[in-house]
Amino acid sequence: MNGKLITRDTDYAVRALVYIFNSKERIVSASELVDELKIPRPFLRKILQKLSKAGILKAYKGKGGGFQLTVAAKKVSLIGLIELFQGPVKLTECLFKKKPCPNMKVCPLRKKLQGIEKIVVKELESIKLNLLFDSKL
Amino acid sequence: MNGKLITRDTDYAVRALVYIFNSKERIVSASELVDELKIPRPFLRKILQKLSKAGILKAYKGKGGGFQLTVAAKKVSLIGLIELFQGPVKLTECLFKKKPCPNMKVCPLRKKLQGIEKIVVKELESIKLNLLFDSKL
DNA sequence: TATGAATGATACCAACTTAGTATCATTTTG
DNA sequence: CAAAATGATACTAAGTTGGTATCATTCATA
Ligand code: FES
Ligand code: FES
Repeated sequence: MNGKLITRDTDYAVRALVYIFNSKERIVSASELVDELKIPRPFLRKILQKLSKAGILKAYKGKGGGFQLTVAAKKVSLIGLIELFQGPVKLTECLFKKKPCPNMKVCPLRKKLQGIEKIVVKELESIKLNLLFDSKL
Repeated sequence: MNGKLITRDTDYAVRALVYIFNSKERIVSASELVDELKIPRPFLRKILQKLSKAGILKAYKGKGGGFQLTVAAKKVSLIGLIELFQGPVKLTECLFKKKPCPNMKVCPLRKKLQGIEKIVVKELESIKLNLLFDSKL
């Protein structure tokens, strides 16, 4: 199977955030993150931009610029990042892709799987970033 | 997100098994299944072959041939099918793909996600096929 | 025993997603 | 103005999924 819960984007994002957190109030540049975390530069930059657009990082342009955590960052849970990079969590999707499925309501398989999905979402919600900040990656 | 728990293979397989179950002791041919379930023929055949190799269906070759459920079939759980078609369930995979990750043991993110994985697996194990056989798809 | 209806085995192909690149514009410090 | 940083965006490569195509084998039955 391969129904990964988190993709590379999200994983890199977590690492970057943890690193930035550990740098306290310092402004951390993409270059520094590339060096430290060995993440391919252009890919990381894309990720940082997304985090900054989402209000999780504050970006400073120009020489000496970089990123800092916003206050919001500490409240973000893993599911927030997942949704940001991978879209809304849906582990289960009806077979009949386009047309609305007639069995949607009663389909027992779907019902079961949706139950599982709910559990997963709740768990992901409970993983706040500051849980991860403590122990380093 | 798109970390689907079950792919098309598996879903089709469930449908086919339910249909065959409802046909009681009759031998059901691939053609009949194609007509009834509107699944693309060659794809369905591949799926049926897999089910038969796995001992979930018994195949009868030649004119008048087709498939029947084996006794084993009723004991199969959803996770059995998932593993058959999609391989072992692993919702979480370490970032450092190839090389064994040094943080494997302590990485808090991984630990959390593996916890979720365990829950999911347990749930999938609990979905036995005969649960689905009752209400039709 | 020949025929046709069925499955077995396998190799191939197309669309989609994920991971990653490449380029150029804009802002800021010195 | 020059250098160092981010912003925006378009492109490419590799892998996975969903699906085809072909040919071989088996079996019932006329
Ligand atoms: S088949 Fe559409 S919901 Fe079950
Ligand atoms: S990074 Fe390898 S397990 Fe967390």
